Amino acid sequence: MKGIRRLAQHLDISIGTVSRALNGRPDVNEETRRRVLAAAKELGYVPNQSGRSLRQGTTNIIGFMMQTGTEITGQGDTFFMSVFDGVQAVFGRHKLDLVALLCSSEEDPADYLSRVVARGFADGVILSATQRHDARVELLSERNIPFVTLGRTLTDAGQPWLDLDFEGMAQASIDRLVARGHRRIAVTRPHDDVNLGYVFVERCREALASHGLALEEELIFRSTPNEAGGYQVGRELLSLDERPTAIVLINETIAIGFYRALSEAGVKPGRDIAVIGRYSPHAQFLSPSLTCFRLSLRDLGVALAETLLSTMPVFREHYPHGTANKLWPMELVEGASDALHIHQP
Amino acid sequence: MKGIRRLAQHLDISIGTVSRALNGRPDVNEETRRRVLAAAKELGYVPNQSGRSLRQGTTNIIGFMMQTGTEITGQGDTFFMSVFDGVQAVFGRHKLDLVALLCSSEEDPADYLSRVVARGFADGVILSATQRHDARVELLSERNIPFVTLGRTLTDAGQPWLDLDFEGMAQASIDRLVARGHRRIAVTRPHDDVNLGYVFVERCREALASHGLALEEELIFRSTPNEAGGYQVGRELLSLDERPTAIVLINETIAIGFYRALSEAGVKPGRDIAVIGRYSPHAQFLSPSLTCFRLSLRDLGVALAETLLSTMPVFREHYPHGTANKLWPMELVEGASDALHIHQP
DNA sequence: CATAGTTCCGTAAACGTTTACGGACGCCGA
DNA sequence: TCGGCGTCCGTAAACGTTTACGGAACTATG
Repeated sequence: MKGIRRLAQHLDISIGTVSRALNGRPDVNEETRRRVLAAAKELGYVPNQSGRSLRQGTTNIIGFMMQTGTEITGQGDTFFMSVFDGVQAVFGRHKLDLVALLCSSEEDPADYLSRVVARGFADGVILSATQRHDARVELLSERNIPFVTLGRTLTDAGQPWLDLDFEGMAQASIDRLVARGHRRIAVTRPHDDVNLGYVFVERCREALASHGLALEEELIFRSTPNEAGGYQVGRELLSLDERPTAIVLINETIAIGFYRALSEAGVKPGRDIAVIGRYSPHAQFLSPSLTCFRLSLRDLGVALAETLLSTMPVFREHYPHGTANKLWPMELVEGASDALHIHQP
Repeated sequence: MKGIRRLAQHLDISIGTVSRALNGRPDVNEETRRRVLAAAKELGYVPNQSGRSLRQGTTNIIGFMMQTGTEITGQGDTFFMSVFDGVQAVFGRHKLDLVALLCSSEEDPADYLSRVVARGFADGVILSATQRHDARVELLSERNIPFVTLGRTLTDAGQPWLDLDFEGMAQASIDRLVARGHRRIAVTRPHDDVNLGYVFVERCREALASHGLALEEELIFRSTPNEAGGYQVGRELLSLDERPTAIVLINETIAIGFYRALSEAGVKPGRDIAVIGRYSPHAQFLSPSLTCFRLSLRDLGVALAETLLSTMPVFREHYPHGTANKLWPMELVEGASDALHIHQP
């Protein structure tokens, strides 16, 4: 005899009463409830999740999907840990558990999702690293699984999303650099089809155009989102016949490798080239200090959670409006890396 | 009508046959199997995980437990991503899925485990960041849940473990530094009760003793496992009346902050002080290059997975011996940071 | 033709919960 | 005394699978 039956037998009451007692139902004598709880602790009883899920059709689990594998590895970093922190702060209030769904780089992300989540594994999903066209969005929306994306995508199923304000970053960076006299400005973008790359580059292009400048193709560097990618960008940049006088780095970690490549060539950020990047715990310790854009990842996590819950009937009352479809602003942290001013001839 | 019943109704066959067809049982006509699979795809049927788990008592999910929260955040890093990669390479062969169980720093880790895993959420667990005394080990062993730990612990339930060879690192580091004439050698250790701290410091002490040297208390620096911790260590070290001539850093990311603190004071690794650390994708880009210990995290992940599976009856035949209770060797990568030689007076 | 064996499929029980329903019992007011 | 009401509890169905069991149809063998 196992599970709730064992408990009921031990107490000589029915399993219905045991269940009600454990779940805090009102129609159970307080004395019996006390006995049940005591016995549960004594016998080390914990309700079986499968049985509960099967009956209730709910798992109390929210999945945060992320991809493993070496090339994306640099992105994992502390970024997600901080976001998780915020997400959990909200989930904790509703007995929801957050787990990270780790999709191997060898498997198709949509297949993975279909396999693990459409089976009723999670009550809701948070999607990150949205691609330009993202089959995962279609899948979840077809299956009516509540979800929210961190990052926009062209695949529109009416889902709520949050995203970093890459447009704002692009605009502010370009304006700032142009104001300092830069005319030849480089940008980086991710190596893959993650949507933010398109958004960022396009806005850079527009911002430059508004100043009467063009974004030259040879100044758009593709880079894996890790240190090695940044190093590669640095090498390529240095090998150009006509170097740019400034660059905007879209990923957090690439600044490290980029700095190194410059350093090896005796090129110093802030003196020989202006560099603007993204904040990360590492960037903080770069020298010369990196001018970068930062935001509160924890707050972003909170917003993600609230937005997701606002789409779920059970929780909607707590989060009537949510925070959906919002660009998350980034704040400029002034450093020394973009101190270089170009004097017009 | 939902689920497998709907499929059966649609095909006008019994649910038993549908189930057998989907699960690749031999006792089903190939033609019917074809029809079932086609219909499943057409209707978008995916088996419900709860129903399956309830019946089979198995979930096909392995949990990798990790803690979120800011102070440990630096440790997350790319370390785990690489380990996951190896774990998944093995799990992929057995239709097992890896998920990261994210325990909020606000919840007791053992409570968390009991809540999420004892409920039958996962078939097995990988525990990381084992504390000196770790209640999670007791819990899992009481509940007979297969698990393996990455890191040793004094809490012994006969569980299999793998660990990095911190003893080897300690010994080699000390030997190397002493051979270069260093007498006053500092070490770092984690701020919390994670077991590796004790192991590492003790072995350093022994190694020093074997050379007739003592490990002075003021030269043992506690540090959070992130950049900020490293910076703090650097500041403290610099403020000592009598500075050490060498230091061994136990965590991967602290070198970054440590370098920065030194740099601010005009102290250069390899010239003014010898530094030995751990490899990380960042460390690779430090200047002067960091002498550090590295290992294949992917291989470690593979071993973790194989060891876990070897303890699970269903998979035992594939992994008869496992790789349990092994210290994972680290290889020394020579850099410039420990080039300083002390000439004896 | 009888028998045995093989191939395939349907039936129904079981997994561990939750919960709608109804009943037993005691209490109160009419 | 009776009906009504409130409190508490037991019964049993339901959730969606898997699988042991048995049987029908067919084939092979003598």
